[in-house]
Formats: sequence, C-alpha cells, structure tokens
Amino acid sequence: MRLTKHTDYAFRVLIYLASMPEDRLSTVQEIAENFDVSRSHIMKIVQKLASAGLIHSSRGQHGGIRLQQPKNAINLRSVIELMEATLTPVNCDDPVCLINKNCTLKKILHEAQRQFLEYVGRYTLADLAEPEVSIISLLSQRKRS
Amino acid sequence: MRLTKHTDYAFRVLIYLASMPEDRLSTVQEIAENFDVSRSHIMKIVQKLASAGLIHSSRGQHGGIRLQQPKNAINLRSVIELMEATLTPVNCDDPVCLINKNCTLKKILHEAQRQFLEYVGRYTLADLAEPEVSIISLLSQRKRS
DNA sequence: TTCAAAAATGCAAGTAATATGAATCAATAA
DNA sequence: TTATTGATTCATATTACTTGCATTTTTGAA
Repeated sequence: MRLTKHTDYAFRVLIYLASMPEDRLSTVQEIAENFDVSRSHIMKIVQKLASAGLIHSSRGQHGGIRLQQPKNAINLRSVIELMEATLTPVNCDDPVCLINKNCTLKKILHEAQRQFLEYVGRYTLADLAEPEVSIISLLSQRKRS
Repeated sequence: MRLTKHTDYAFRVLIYLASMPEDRLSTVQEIAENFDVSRSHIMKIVQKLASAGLIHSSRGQHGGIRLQQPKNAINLRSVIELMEATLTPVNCDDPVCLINKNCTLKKILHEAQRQFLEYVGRYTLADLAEPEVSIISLLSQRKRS
C-alpha cells in the first residue's frame, strides 16, 4: 500500500522543473546528478511525463526539458494515474474469489480508493511549490557538502 | 498501490468464518482446501488474525478457529492496519529527498491515505456478510464442478 | 498412556514486480 | 561534422510477496 518510486520520482522531477524559471531548460543529466540516480532511470520517468504532455522535451545541443503546462494545470491525481501500474485495491480474480458477485468489500475498497484520488485531485503542482524555499539552493547545498 | 494478498486473504478468511454458525469451528485445512491455497499460507494469515485477537484458535483434536469478536466489532480498517506492512504512501528518505522539510506533497498524500482508512473504518465485518447468499453454498458449488 | 488431529513455528525457495544501469540510436544546433 | 541531448533497447539487480515443506507443540479422545 505504497506508491511506487517511479511515481515518487515523477513528483520530484516535476517539482524540480516547477522550481526553475519558466524559460530555462533543464537536462536529464542534470536532474539525474542532482537526484543521484542514473540518467537512464530518470529518462524513463521523463519519457512518461513527456508522452503524457506534462513536460516538453527537445533534443540536440541546448535541448532539454521543461514543464509543458502551467503549474496549476498539472493535477497531482493525473500524475499518480499516469505513473501507477495498478490502482485497484484488490484483485478478486487471482486467485478467484467465489464470494465475488455479491462482494460488498470490493465496493467499499474501491470507494475508499476513489476518495483517496479525489482528495489528491484537489491539488496541482502549483500547490507544491513553496516560493520562499528555493529548491535550487537546497540542491546546491548538497553539492557543497 | 494495491493491498497485499495477505490482506486480501485475511478478508476472505474473516468473511468465511463470519458466514459460519457462531459455535462451529473451522479448520485451517478446510479453509485452505476451499480457497485452493496451501495450508501453511492460510496459517500465517490466521496467525496474525489470532494474535491480534480477531479470531480464536484452539489446538488439538476437534480444535479449530472461529471469530473471537462479534462481526460488528471487527473493523475493516483494523484488518488493513494489521496486515499491511507499509501504510505510508511515500518514503521520502530512500533515496532522501532534499525538498523534504517543506514538502507539501507529503502532507497531501498522507491526508489522502488517512481519508482512505477513515472511509474503510466506517465498516465492519457485519457489513460484508450477505445473509441471503450463503458462502457455504457457493463453496459447495465449486466442489461439485 | 498412547495416538491422532490440529495449531504453531521455522526454514527455504520460487515468483513477480519494481528498480536500476549500460549501451546504443536519433535528432539538432552550433 | 561534431558535440550535446533526448529516445530506445536490453539486461540485471533487488525487493517484496507468495508458497510449500518439515518439524514441534498442544490437546482431546480412544
């Protein structure tokens, strides 16, 4: 009962990009170094985010990535739904549960899950950015140490 | 983002027991056969449920297991909290996230998780039992086929 | 007292999902 | 044409989950 690290990283990448000046392009390399994770790994997350239209990427020299949408248009729920492979709380079919048809439990759990997502869906990336704390400064602190 | 099968099985076991006459003792063997899962596996789930006081077990010949509490006293939330190893939506410390301290995301996700549990907590095992559909009959159907 | 049934426990291993990285390809601007 | 950067593919590591086997302990019944 935990989000995958992919989802976690996706949020971190988005927050990172959101903390940058809008016109600045970041690179996968740069993010990977700051997060201390391999380039290819971050790339996978970036790929998904890009193919979903959340971030924009451009190749070539002086290429890079940036948010494609305004911060307040990137809903947290959509990020979770994009990144998580499974979002159903139980799998009644493996192994098949004979109570299945009239199962109230399934309904309850699904509704609870729906409420989870509904709540998260009230927020956007804009709600995560805390202007008074620059992430860039935090990251540069790390480099110094 | 899914409950473990342990939790799933725990619910199935509890529903099974709840469908039995109160004075009847079921055995792990019997449940394992009906669910088509190994005895030892069901045993582990039963162990946890027993040590938490949800079901009562007695050894020896003519021993077995049964609910220890009335159906309406067994809260679904407590079952989840008992069975799930991790109930925090994200792990900000692995790898450590530098945004950590002022992270609004963490707060949002935790609150969403809280709402999930709060909702599930409104129901008890009694809400899952559907008297008009006997589980026992469903199970015997399976045996026939 | 002995025996059989049942839970309790510990050990080991299989399996699937997740997480990670290396290497290579393709595009683009200087 | 070359350096930079995203895109893609492949392989592997790791972890959590799942399962089964073997043995022990308890308890009621013969």
